[in-house]
Amino acid sequence: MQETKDYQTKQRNVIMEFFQKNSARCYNANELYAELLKMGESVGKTTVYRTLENLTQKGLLLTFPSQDKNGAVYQFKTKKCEEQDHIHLKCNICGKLFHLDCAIVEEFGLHLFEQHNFCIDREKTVIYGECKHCSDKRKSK
Amino acid sequence: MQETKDYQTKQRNVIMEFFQKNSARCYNANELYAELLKMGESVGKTTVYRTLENLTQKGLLLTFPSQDKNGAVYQFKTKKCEEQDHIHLKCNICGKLFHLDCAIVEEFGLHLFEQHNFCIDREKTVIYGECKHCSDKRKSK
DNA sequence: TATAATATGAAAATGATTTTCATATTGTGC
DNA sequence: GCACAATATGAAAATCATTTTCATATTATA
Repeated sequence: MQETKDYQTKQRNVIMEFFQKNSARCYNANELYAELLKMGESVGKTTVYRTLENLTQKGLLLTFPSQDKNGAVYQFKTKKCEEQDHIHLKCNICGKLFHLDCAIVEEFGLHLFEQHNFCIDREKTVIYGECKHCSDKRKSK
Repeated sequence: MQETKDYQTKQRNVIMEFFQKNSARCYNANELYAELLKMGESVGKTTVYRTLENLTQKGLLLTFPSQDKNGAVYQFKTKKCEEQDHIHLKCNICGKLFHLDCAIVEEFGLHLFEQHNFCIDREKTVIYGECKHCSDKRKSK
């Protein structure tokens, strides 16, 4: 899958560092492009797209296919993501990504497999909903 | 949300019937357009998009945001979907949609809410993975 | 049957993403 | 350091799903 070798370039480093420093939320290609401009780190838009793809291939970023008109969003993949039994929760409102790192994930997966013959893909699956913060905010209005 | 009233038109009926007859899998706008052409039922592409949106709004179709380059896919929403406690499983390989209609869904949702303060959105959430049929096929190769 | 509301569809516009291609940068061997 | 082969960059053009525009057609209702 990774046929050719990678060169270390300024642009890739800049983008990688950006995601490491801003690992709390996800960005789409345009947002990233704008943030880099703001930082004075001009990276061509084409390169932004290519780097996003490249870092995802390497397993350094998570890619979430577009849920709206604004295109796919990308987020830094923390060490935690390497662990076996967790799944991602994503808040519809604030867009934040949470890790459900709990025995229930294993149980749920096992149940799906044993009782329903379905083998869950934890990488691709995202559970959408509303996080506590956003639901509190909504209720207090 | 539904401000204006709907007119009954040939195009809408044709599309609705198509989905009812082909409720086993999902179609994107282009596939649907092509199928309609094949059936001799010419419907403009703009109308295809508008109808897809319209039927989704009415709760007659499920819309799955694009996971690849081929655009969003749509599928007939069966009566089953009206029930409270089920969630959708989608096979990465064959694209088929399954209903997980089992007490575990309720348990899982409750656990998420009580233990992790997260309120799951069952409409939007899709669990991706591999169905039995496809995994058997893969193994027998 | 008139007419007001809504729907249709061809063509143009939009906007995210990809491709092209000429140029620049990087890693490697000397 | 130097040359050169591999790879990366970026501006502009191309793609492609989706939306908008707008003139025309259809539908519901009175």
